[in-house]
Amino acid sequence: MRSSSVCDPYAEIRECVVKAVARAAEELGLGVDPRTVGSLLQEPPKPEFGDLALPLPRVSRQLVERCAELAPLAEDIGGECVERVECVGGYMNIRLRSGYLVGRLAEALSKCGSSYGIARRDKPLRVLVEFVSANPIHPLHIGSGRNAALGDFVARAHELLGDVVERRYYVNDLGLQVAYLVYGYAKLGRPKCPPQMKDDHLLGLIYAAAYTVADISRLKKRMESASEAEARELRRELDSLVADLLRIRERVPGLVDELLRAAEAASEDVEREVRELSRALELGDPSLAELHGEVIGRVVSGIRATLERLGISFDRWDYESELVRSGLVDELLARARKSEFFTYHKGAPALDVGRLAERPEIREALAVSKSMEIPPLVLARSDGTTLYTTRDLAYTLKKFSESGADLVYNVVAVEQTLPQAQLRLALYALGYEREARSLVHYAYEMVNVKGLAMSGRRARYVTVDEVLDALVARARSLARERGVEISDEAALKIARSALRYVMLSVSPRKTLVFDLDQAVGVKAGTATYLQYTLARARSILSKYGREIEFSRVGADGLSGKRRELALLIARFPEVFRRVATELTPEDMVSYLNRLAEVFNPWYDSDPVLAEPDESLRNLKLMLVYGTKTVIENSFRLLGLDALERV
RNA sequence: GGGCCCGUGGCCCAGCCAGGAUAGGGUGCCGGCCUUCUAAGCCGGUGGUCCCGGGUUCAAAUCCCGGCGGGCCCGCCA
Repeated sequence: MRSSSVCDPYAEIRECVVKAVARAAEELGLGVDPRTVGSLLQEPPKPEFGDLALPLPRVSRQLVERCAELAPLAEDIGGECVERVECVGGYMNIRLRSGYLVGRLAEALSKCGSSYGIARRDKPLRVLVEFVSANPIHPLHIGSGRNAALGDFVARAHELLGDVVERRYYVNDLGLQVAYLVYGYAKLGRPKCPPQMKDDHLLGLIYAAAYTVADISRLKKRMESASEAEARELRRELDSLVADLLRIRERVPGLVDELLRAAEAASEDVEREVRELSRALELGDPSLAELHGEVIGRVVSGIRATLERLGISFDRWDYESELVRSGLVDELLARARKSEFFTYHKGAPALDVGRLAERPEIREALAVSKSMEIPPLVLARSDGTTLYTTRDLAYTLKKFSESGADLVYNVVAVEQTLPQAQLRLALYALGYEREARSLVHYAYEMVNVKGLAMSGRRARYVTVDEVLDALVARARSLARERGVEISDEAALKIARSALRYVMLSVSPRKTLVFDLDQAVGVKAGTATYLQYTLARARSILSKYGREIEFSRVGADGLSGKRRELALLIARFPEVFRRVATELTPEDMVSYLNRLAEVFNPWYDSDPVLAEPDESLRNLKLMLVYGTKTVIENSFRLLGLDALERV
């Protein structure tokens, strides 16, 4: 990371303070490690305690005892940056010299301008982020929304660090699920979309209907040979399936009946039919190519439209069927057979990655948790067809080789932790050590929707489109209440930012309970609150209409909210760097909420433009400019939209 | 059965990895503030056995051990 210290005022401040404390301790004959002091310096819980605090017992016992001697010395030595040092209950509380703080901040903001806080890497990396990659059988649901927001954040973080980033979507257009959809679609004679409905939504219903019809016939068959007790249980299941089917029928009248009629008329074993179809699709049966392409194309275009509403686009869309036909999967299988880890697991060809995982240093290097049990990775079925993870293995190598990536992210749900670990181990086992080390599973927990058990197979899901629609409607009505009409574009920006904000505000490892009413409400602690804060700051600056004279910023009025704000703005580069490198968007959200919570009350109580004293007015303007810049740059990182008016 | 993750006011979340001051926000509820840079705002009030029990420590929401509760994974599914 380029340490352009000018652009990181807090690092400079910290360095100056640490030096003062360390030298003072030295003069008293107490050896303290400056690095320890630096890492322990913290923000006091209350502004009265000063700007920085050092918990003394953590450094050394003697420091506690001799703090009274130490404090004046440190105050003296650090005169450039330190105004006052006090000893209170085991702490050394440090108040910074206002002039120093203001000076550092003014310098940073004037020199770094709109890139304030953004630290670029010395040597840019090539980074590939694969995300969303939802199966092309239904519209994006809310879980994919979380994936989309997080994946785009990862990509943005690297872009802002100066890396060259490629976004990819892996279209899983093979497998049983797709076959169910193709089956239903063909039986219905390639139906057109009813008005007011998107293709992906229609086909999602067809998929669910086909799957449910097959499930029902499976159940009926089982009931024929079931005991009475079992039959009762099955009957209950059947009722629930039928209820699901009826619910789907409500949304697309006629379609379900037609499907049932078609299936019955042919007196087909739907399940067997679908299996055969799946095999034919994987083999690339030319008579199915057009139908297959049409089905996948319609769903993908719907998904693409949803992503566009979210403001997300991909550099490449990779199709699984093309991967299989390119022969890469076969090549990989051949290579696996020659591996020392090749084995047979219950008769099926496999890689014994568990054996590799016995070595603790390998687990360490590949980020596989210490005691996770690793079963062998089965590569193919007895009939020779490949399994998903095998194809993913081939795809991973393709990702590395095509892009020349130094780092590849798979943004994938946490429930896939084991297959993702197997993937890295398998790469290593096959001799791709660098790739194995450079493959990152960026995991996230699932999204639950309040009061709904989700299931794609039953078309029980909340879609990203619905959520966006609801948010757009809400944004409109709130604006109308205030007597303002907002443009479609503004409403969409409010909506998609609100959605992204919710997805990024909670740590990815926590299950997110999505409450539509709450996300739709635009209050404090939402994206809209931040957009509003930014609009206020921008409004002041545009009314001022001139360049801020950073060289004539006064330090006298730096107290209360103004001081808090200055410190927060000074700390931004540090926060930004941490969030962008550790990929913890929730930290940025917390920071922004705090910033807005300081800015807004200050805004209310302390007029900027009406300030008669010039140097104080410049100080206030600098704080407004700092707030604006910090929010704008955070938005670039999080993928939130700025608005001129809210 | 084994593994991974989570448990903080009615509800949601931050803090935990790198232990430190009276545990922070939001939301909800009650009351107040628009002639002054955007009231999607601001101010005040209300509300907590940091899941439980031990241990380590001058100091534990944070570290360790043992429980309890919830989620996910352990397939020739993806």
